[in-house]
Amino acid sequence: MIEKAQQWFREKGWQPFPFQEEAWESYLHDFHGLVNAPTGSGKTYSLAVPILLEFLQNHPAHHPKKPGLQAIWITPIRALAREIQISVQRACDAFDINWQVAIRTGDTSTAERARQKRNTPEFLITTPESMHLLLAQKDYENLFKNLKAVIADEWHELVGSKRGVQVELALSRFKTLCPKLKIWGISATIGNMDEALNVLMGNDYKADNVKVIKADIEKEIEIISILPDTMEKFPWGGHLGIILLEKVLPILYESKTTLIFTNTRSQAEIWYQRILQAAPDLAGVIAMHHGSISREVRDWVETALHDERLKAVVCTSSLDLGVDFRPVETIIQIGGPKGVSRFMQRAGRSGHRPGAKSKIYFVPTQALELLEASALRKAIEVNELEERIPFIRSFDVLSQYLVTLAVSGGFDPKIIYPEILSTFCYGSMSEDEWHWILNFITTGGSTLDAYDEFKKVEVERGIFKVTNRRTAMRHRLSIGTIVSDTMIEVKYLHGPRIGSIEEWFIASMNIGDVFWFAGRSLELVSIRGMSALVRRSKKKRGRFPSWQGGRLDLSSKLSALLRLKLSEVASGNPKDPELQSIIPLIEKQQEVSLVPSEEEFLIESIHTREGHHLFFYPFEGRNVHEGIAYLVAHRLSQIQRFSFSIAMNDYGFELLSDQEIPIEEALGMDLFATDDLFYDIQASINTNEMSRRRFRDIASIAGLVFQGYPGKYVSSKHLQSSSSLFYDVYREYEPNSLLLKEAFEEVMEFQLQETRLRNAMDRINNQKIILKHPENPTPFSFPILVERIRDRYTSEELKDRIKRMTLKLQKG
DNA sequence: GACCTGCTGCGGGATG
Repeated sequence: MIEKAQQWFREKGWQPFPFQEEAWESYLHDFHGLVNAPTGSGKTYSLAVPILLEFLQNHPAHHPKKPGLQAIWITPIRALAREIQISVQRACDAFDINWQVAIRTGDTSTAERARQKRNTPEFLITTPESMHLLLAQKDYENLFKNLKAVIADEWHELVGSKRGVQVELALSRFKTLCPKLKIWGISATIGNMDEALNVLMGNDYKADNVKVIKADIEKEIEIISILPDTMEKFPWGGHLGIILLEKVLPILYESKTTLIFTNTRSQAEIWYQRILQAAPDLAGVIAMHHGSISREVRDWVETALHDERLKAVVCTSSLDLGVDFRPVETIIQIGGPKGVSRFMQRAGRSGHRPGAKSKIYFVPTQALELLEASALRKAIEVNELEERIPFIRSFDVLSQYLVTLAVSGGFDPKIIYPEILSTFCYGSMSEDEWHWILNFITTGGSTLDAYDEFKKVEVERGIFKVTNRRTAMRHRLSIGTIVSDTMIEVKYLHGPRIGSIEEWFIASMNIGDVFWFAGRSLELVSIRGMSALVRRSKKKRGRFPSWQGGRLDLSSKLSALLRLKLSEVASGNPKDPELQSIIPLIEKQQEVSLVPSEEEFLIESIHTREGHHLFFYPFEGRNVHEGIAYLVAHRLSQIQRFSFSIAMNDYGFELLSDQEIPIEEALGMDLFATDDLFYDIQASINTNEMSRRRFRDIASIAGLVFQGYPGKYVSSKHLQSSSSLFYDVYREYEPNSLLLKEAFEEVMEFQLQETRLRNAMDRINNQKIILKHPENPTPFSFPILVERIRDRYTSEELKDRIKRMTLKLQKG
């Protein structure tokens, strides 16, 4: 059988990689598993081919006319489906198998859906969401009963998200429906490969029945940092990096095509604009691509890139994955990518062929980012990649899934319960919790049982099902785990959509105002419902929109290496060019304060017009810093009542108060102790507010809050207030609600990262704490000083504060 | 003296 595949490869002038052959063998010998291969290595064939071979093996003489759905290929991104379809179709033709290879995603037409229903495809490429929609169809058991294989492509992308949980749940169902099912994943390298396998297989797999197949395709990555000529003019703070524009332009000219990655959408807008200003001759051959630019415009950019019509594209993570861009020659990363995997993924977009070298230019936006460059170099050298932490006990996804099954015609809890327990996500679920969920979907739970709206599922002779058609339709509409903010669509007055910007940004503008978006100068003409109508403007000055997206957190792998690199510079003669260039800055820091060695922890106390500042430098990423900052503020306020304003970046944090802070005294009392850590976190950090924010998504996923019909306007304020209302109601009447607990656990695990926070505190405890009193802001403290996002912590009674403020006023 | 901020991904279907 395998000879057949080998022969096909030979005919095409290809050589099968060893990992492909290993995957074919393993698959045909009834293994499940994970193929660890980089994109562009022909990974699709590693699993599509054995699926076809097995079919041939079982039907050697003649192919049955309608074998039914044989294989599902899950992709996290719709745009990848087409490419996969082409590859699989090609393999089908080669083996003379007359299969229908179909795509079923959100943008599959109604006609095509109907066609697939009449005439079941044998091979289906779909997304986790669309797969669940299939599970919501009547008689879905029939559709899946002949299923032989499920492939979870780009599994590393899904494993750390609730979309991964959706895959786990669907697989648990398939395992019962089709006992001979084979489950395979395809994944890029991540730090917790074994766990990723575990999540995919579920708790009931047999270890001698699974395989991890590694493609031994070494990817060589060359990192070239763009260094400022002199450190003197290079900013200590900031994030834009425009100062190095002059050095970026020649790279664009020299290379046939370049992708310029930025960390935020507004940064992409600004860079695009500035490049055009500096090099007007690039007009027409440079484009922009980010998540808020309309699909149509992005499609155009992708095609143009593919056809080599563009010289450069300024983009965000929106081009991390996606269609193969073979022609891309050069990659530029502006600003610290904050994670090793992300950086490698981006670097890998160039030299996108097996064996080809990837080349990436790193453009620092502020001095300390040069450390990050050197840390990245090291990380790649020793192959230190981040882990993707799988979600566990996501009861919102579970309740959505159960309603999905109830919509399809009903489920029997006796059958479904053990299936759920077999998943990695819900392995630890207790029977009580299971009953809570069942109760939640049938009555709305003890809190909401007065409202019919939440009695979604009815029980008829032990079968849980949805009979109300409206409920069923609303549910189908809200399947999925991605919750987004309300966006206002930007549209030409008489023309196409350009993209979307956030409600609050539009609200801050007046009719006639000009803003830059998608690389164009636009004038706001009117606002109608969910659309902002615009026309092109000749004005060169305008605001740049910003979006309040997620923040990239400095990964723990990278932060550890960052600390290492810092001590390397501190200790004398570093090798890396980045570290050498940063020496003047480090010397300055040493001169006015201190560069801590690995055994030391630096605290700077500075007095300015603004007040009394304390700066701490754990180098642990901003989220962990936020946690430590509140803890420290809380512990300081045990000595005396305080109000602090808190700021942080990825390297350190600041406590600012208008009172003198008795830091020496505080250091004597174990400021960084980890005993009672959990208790202190509760006491100091407003985990309640954080949970409330998390709960918004959870309420949506669990179906408490309806996001609205497509195209119909539901303001984000409305969404927020209704989820907030639920949050309060639960807190008051049902504090043991699993959804509430879930919100809290997500805060601890993903935001404050309790373990990482604890480790950081332990580390600091073992270091020698050195307190310095510099006259002025130092190279380390300056960037934090200018951070604009500040939080407040106060332990003062309001009346004390007012008293002190009035005293001050009187004095002044 | 230094400061323009925060990623990505998905998404009815039965009946006229």
